[in-house]
Formats: sequence, C-alpha cells, structure tokens
Amino acid sequence: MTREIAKAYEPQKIEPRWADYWVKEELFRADPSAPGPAFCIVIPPPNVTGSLHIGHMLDHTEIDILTRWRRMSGYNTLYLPGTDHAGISTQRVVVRQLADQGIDYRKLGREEFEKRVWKWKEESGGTIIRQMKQIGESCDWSRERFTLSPELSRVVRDVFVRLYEEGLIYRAHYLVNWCPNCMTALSDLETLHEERQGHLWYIRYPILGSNEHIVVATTRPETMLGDTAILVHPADERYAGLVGKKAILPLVGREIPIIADDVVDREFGTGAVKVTPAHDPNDFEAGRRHDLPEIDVMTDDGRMGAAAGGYAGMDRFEARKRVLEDLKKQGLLENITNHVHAVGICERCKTVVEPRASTQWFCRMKPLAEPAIAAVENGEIQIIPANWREVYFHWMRNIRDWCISRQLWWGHRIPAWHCADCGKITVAREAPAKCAHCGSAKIEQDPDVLDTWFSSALWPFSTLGWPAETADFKRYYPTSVLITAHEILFFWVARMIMMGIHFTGKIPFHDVSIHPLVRNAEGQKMSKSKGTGIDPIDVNQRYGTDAMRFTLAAMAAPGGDLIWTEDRIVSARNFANKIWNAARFLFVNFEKVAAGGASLDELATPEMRAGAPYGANGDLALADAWLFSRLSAASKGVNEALEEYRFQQAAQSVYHFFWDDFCDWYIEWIKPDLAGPDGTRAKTAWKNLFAVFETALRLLHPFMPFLTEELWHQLPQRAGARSIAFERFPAAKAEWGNAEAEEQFAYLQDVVTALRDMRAGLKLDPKKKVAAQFSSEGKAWRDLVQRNLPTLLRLAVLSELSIGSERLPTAGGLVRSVLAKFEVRIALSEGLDIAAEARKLRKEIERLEKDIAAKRQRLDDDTFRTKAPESIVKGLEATLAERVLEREKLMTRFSQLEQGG
RNA sequence: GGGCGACUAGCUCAGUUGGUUAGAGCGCUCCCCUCACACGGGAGAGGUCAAAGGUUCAAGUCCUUUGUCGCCCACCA
Repeated sequence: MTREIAKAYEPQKIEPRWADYWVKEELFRADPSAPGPAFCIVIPPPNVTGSLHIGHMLDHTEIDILTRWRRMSGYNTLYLPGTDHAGISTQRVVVRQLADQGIDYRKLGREEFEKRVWKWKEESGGTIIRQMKQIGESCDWSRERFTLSPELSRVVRDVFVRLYEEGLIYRAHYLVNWCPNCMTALSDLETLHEERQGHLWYIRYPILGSNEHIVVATTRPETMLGDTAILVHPADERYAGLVGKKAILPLVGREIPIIADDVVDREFGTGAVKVTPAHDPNDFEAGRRHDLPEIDVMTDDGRMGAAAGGYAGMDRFEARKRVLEDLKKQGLLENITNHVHAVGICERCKTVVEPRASTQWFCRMKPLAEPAIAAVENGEIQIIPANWREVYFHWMRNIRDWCISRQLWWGHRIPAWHCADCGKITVAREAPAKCAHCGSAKIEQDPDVLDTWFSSALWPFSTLGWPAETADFKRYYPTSVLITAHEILFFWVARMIMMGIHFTGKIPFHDVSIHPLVRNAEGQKMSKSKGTGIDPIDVNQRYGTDAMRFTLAAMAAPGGDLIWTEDRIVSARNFANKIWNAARFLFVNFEKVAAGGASLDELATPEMRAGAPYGANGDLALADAWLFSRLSAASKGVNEALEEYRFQQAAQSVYHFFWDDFCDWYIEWIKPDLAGPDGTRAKTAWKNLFAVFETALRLLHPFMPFLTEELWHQLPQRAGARSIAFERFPAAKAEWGNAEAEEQFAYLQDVVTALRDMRAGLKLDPKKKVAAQFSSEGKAWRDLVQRNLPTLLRLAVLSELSIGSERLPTAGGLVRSVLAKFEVRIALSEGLDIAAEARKLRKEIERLEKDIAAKRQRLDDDTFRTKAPESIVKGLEATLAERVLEREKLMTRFSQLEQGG
C-alpha cells in the first residue's frame, strides 16, 4: 500500500483545501444541546472595513488554539465571529472615498450617506471575515454577528432605554473633547495626550477705571476672546486690592470681574488666571462656581465663530497668531516663555482636540464601576498577567462619566425624540408617534449616534441573543475567556464587565488574557497606515499559515511586547517541514509494514488512537518506554501551559518533543528495528511509531491545524472520520511516566554524544568505523551499555566498544567523561590537536574548581546545613563528590597530555 | 505630576512558586548532500542575568536606590 504524499512540504497547496473544507462542512457549528462543559469565546470584533493585520493574527491564533484545544478535550465549544461597525473610522473612510469622487457627503444628506456606507460595507466588509476563514479559524460561521445589525441594534436601544430609565444615562451641557476635523465630541479615552513644546504668553488686561493692569499667562491666547473673568488666589497679597474690580478684556473690550478662588496656583505664571468657561475644563468648573457666562468663540470645524468678532472665520491657529500680533501692537504682550504641556489629540485623525462646552449624552459610570471592580477584586474575573489588575483598578476607581453621543451619521442613532412644543425628551425602544409628555406629534429624533464602544460593551451577551433567554445564552454565557491586547482594556474590557454585570447579573467572562503588542524590529507598533507593518496574509502565503501561527504562539509570552522578526517564521516553517518529512518517513515505509505482515487496519484501532503503547504491559524496550514517558511529559506540559495561557511554553514543549526526542533520537534509535528480520519487534516498533506520531499530530493540531489535518487524513482512519479537530487531545498519562527509563536513556545519549564529540575532535571521517572503550564503576551502567551495544555502535559509528571498569588512560588516544558517570576513549592520536585539547581541559578544570569551591563553602556553613531542606543538602553533597572526582580525572588526563601522551 | 514594564549569549527572546553546571530560535565555528528531511544531520564556541546596596542558609528570581529605554494615566492656566 502506498501513501500519496508530496515529496516537498508546500503549505500553499494544502491550506486552501482544508480552509474550504472546514467552512463548507460547517464542522465548527456549535450545538448548545450537545454534551460537555461549555467553552466559549466571542471574538474581539474587528473593524468591518478593515483587513487582517498582525495584531489580529496573534489574537486570533491564541483564540483558535484555545478553542481547538478545548474542543479536542471534550468541551462544547463556540468561537463566535463578527465585526464592528466602527463609527468614526468607517465614516471617515467613506467620507474620504466620496471626496475622492468629488462628492461632499454633507450634501448627500444623512439618509443617502447611510445608504452609501451600507453599500460600502456590503462590498468591502467581507474582507476580514474572508481572511479569517482563509487562516482556518474554527469559528461557527452561522453565528456571525455585526454590531449594527438589526438584531444587535435592538439590544442597543433596549440597553439605552433601561439605562435612561435608571437615571444612568443623562443629557447635559458639559465640557467635552471636540474634534474639529471629525466634527464630533469624543470620550476622554478617544483623546490622546501628547507632550508638546509650546509657549506661555503673558498678557496685560487693563483694570477698569485705573491705569493699572493685571497680567495673565496662557497657552491658548485665542481663547481669550471668550474670557468672562480673571481668578486670583484669595490669599495672594499681590492682587488683594484688585479682587472685586473689573478688567477690560483686550481686543474685545468686555468688562470682566476679578474673582478670588483658591484653585489658583500662586506659583504658576503670574498667579492670575484668565477664565474661558466655554473652552477649558477648569474654567468651565470655575464658571459654574461663579455663575459666569459661557462664550463659545469657535465653530464646529475649528474656526473662530461669530463671538470672536473680527477674527470670525479664521482658523483657530491662524487666529492665535493674529491675536498675538494685535496684542503686541497694542503693547499688551508682556512676555513669552517656553512651556511644555500636554495637548489633546484625536485618537482617529490626530487633530488637536478643542475642549469645548457642549450638550451631549453621558453615561454615569460610578454605579456601574463598583460591581465591576469587585468582580476583579474577589477573583471572579481573573486578569492575566495579573499586573494589569492594578491598571484596571486605577482607571476604574477614578472613572468619570462617559460621553456617549457622537455627531456622526454612521452608528446607532440615539433613541430619543425632542418635542418641538414642550421641549421635553421622549426616550423609547421604537420610534414613538408623539411626545410622551405633551402628546405633540412634532417630535424629532436626536441626530446623534452612540459611541461605537457602547455597542461593543454589550458584545458578549448581545451576540448570544440576550435579552431573550436563548439556548445559546443559557449555555455559553458567561463566556470563558477574553483574549485581547492591553490597548483596549478600558475602551472595551472594562466596559463589557460593567455592562455585563449590570444587565445579566453575571460577569461576561471568567478570564481576561492580555497578549503582547506586536512591534517591528524598530520597536514601533505594527501599523499598515504608517507603513511599519507586515501583511500577515502575504507572509502566510510565503511560509504557510501554520508556520505563522506557530511562530506567534511561540513568541507570545505573557508580559512585554513581541518583536516580529522574519527568522522566527523561517524556523517555524522548517519545523513544519520536519513534521512533513517525519510523516513521509512513515508513509514511504508503510509498504514494509504490510510486507512484514502488519495490517494497517490494525494500526487504526481505537487503542492506537488513544496512543496506548503496544505491549504496554511490561514489554517495552528502553527506547519505547523512554519515548512514551517523554510523550506523556510533553502532553502534560502543553495542557498545563495552555491552561494558563502560556502559549510560548506550550509551543516549545511540543516542538522539542517532536524534533529532538521523536525525530532526532527515537526514530534514529529504532530504524533497524523497523526493517529488521525479527517480525515481532518490527511490528511493535511500527505500532509505537505510528501511535506516537498520531498522538503528536493531535498534540500539534491546535497550533498547526492545516498540516496536521492533512497528515492525519493520510493515516489509516476509521470510516467516517471527518477531522482531527474532533479527536481526543493527548493528556498526560501517569502510567507512562518512567523516571528509570528517562535516566537510562539520558545516560546512553551522553555516551553517544561523548563518542561523537571525540570523533569530531579527531577529525574522523563520519563513515569511518573505529574501536572505542567504555568504562564505568557501576555494574548497572555497564550492563545498560552492554544491552544497547548494537545501537551505540551504529549511532557512534564504531567497529567495537569494549566495556570495563578501569580508569582509561589518555596516552595514545582521546578520552571523554561526563561528570563521574563514565569515561569513553578512542585509541587514536593522529588527528588530535593536543594544544586545543589541553586548553579545553584546563578551562573545564577551572570551571570545576570554582564550582567545587563554591559548593564546599556552602556545605561548610552550619546555618545552611541546619536551615536548608535535607534534599538540597544531600543533593549538593552528591554533586560535590561527583565534581571532585571529575576534576581529579581531568587533572590526571591533563598531566598525561602534558607529558606528551 | 503619578503609575507600569523592560534591561539575561552577536541578534530576538524564554526562565511558574528563590534551591544543585541559566535555556531556545537565528547567527557563528568545524565535519557531513548517510537510503524522511541540506527548510537537514552531527559536534562545538558564546552569558560574572544593566549597576550598586540589602533580605536570605541560598537571588536572574524578593526589597531599595541609580542608570538607560519604552508604555499608560493626568483638566496646572
């Protein structure tokens, strides 16, 4: 029987086939009525207009690894996909696109514009979902959700109304961050802060009815046009005589009061502050306290407005220049100093944000935050790694009300209607016919939409059908874990916890696992728009998605950032190639199995599926016992690591098992057995080889789904087997653990390595067989070597290996020893570089000497002996003895070498 | 102004609860196209774990200070 397997590993040929298969067969469709504990992850919904970037790739790789692992471990899994309508981002994209066609979106009107965005969404919105399918994510595609779909919009309205009725949503006039480019209010989180070198301008304000003046300092002189007061500290003697008087606002001529207020910092500037309630948060508060008028001197797009008099129509920064020039002309600009201060920047478009008083909708956060803080405090929700807990607490404990209204057209329109007659607001789930207060039909819906993150906050339960008690909601909520980057801890994670607890009475997820941010070699965040990123799809094309997934998993250690370098994916691709070739080794030899009388059907038995070693009841050769012990340890390692979201550790575990243990040692060790004349042994060897390989595929599957699916289907399978994704994930098997076999095999590995090292030192032809000697004082060790003699001869390319217990002489050859365990010798000296050997010995002796001294010192210390656990003391004593013996051997060898041996 | 994180081999990074010669990948040196694999095999070199102090029988691991870099939060005009 021959197996059809291509000689070369070409992921490009394999991956699309399985990606299609998984989607078409709907293999990962969740069934809430199926058995097993629930495991559910809802995707952090990517922007519908976006495409997959490296950050998604990492996020989705982790999610899919967990999902596939849990599915294989008997869980009832749901990985729910979906996208976010991404208000500002999407609107910006379409506005720009229309502008490119010479169309002003405002002239289209709201309705038409919304149509255009929906059209754009239908045309381009599928990209990221298509890419997710392409990279093999095991989602239930039948449950795909979109934040702006009619179903989810209904949930949003419902939540809004409830919060409004509970008094947690209110409409108020307040100072907000205004982006003059996006022309909308922003939340505090959407406003970034950037340290900039600016200036502090000192301006004289004349005092009414006198020749005096008062000097104020400001970083934004153009706002003076909206000044309505000056504040000084009540205890400031410099200004004591001026409090209660009025100043004349330059350029404007308005009379403004000078007021005492202890918020003023006497040390800063001149100790006198100009107050612009409409354009500064502090001033806004001061304005409220002192009942000052608010004068908004700007327009929505960041120009000076009617209230700015002669400056009306100018851009705000142009106006700044002109104001300063005019002040200078009038001799009122007293001083200019350099001043570094933080400037608010729009998260989306990087425009300098204008603080501005405006009427907006807000969500009261304190009452929502309290139970959300408690849920993390009491451990109901675990944040991993734990250092993010503190970050979360800090933000949550200082949380401020959330400005949720946006002056955009793309999003969930606020379900509030203003009455033209009574001026009151009607908030309702469905459009009302008339005002709830006066019955007037002259009502109009509020033009604003909700912050995108408002609907995202509901995602874990809105996607599962809440508020209906659906089967999905009952089965999969709370979800298991949220996998995300720390960037959106506040934007999204914190808000989901608050909303989840508030509306469902339950936490939205048990764990929050924060993964690193992917950066490039220069340490910058990978970003396509900045040209600092890579296109993961393109990289997948070149190396394979499996290699990409494995690379990311292997690099994703909790904590810091992850720097993307291409050499890591090269090594992961090489690993995939190694697996492919190990498979080929099996497949091309299946013929021999058949010829030897073993049947492939027999190999596909359920016992083999479970990875049970053939002849497990004591009939295991050393290498088999060792391999199964290693396999069990690797399985344990992978399971435990994934349990704690240590992807890096899990990947490493499976990598080393497969490459080092399985390929480099086991396969090489048993090769003759496979082809050997002894039918029973050959059959056993094949069965074990098959079982371990098949188990390894299952162990690898969550990391490299395509490759493992491909190879698994090439193995003999039960009829009707659909996918390795439904096979059992390998668990640690205590009965396979075999410390004795591990110790013995490691010993033999050391012997082989020492012999090979000598061959290299003697520059022997790799094929040239030589005679060697082995010596150990332990009879058990000599017996072990004796039992494994043929293998040792083959692996070290020896003609013979004598076994003894006497010290081996250096003269006339080369000797190696591994600690006090054994000595090996090759009796040749032609190729020997005596000087190099002497250097090596001296170095090793020096190292041992240091080590011995350190250990002696510790053992001579009585406090150590009394305080340290006995096992540590005993262990130290034993190693010290070994080191001393080894040093002595090396010294003897060294002196023999010096004597011209 | 607060807070957090990083600093370990030439490079990119691991190192769970402190415990006996600190690991990986890439790169480097030497040997090999040996019948699964040169995207490979074999052997090896390379680190006083940023610095200083401290706690401890014992510190890469805990504490303090310093330095360098990065990030987050913050309404000093």
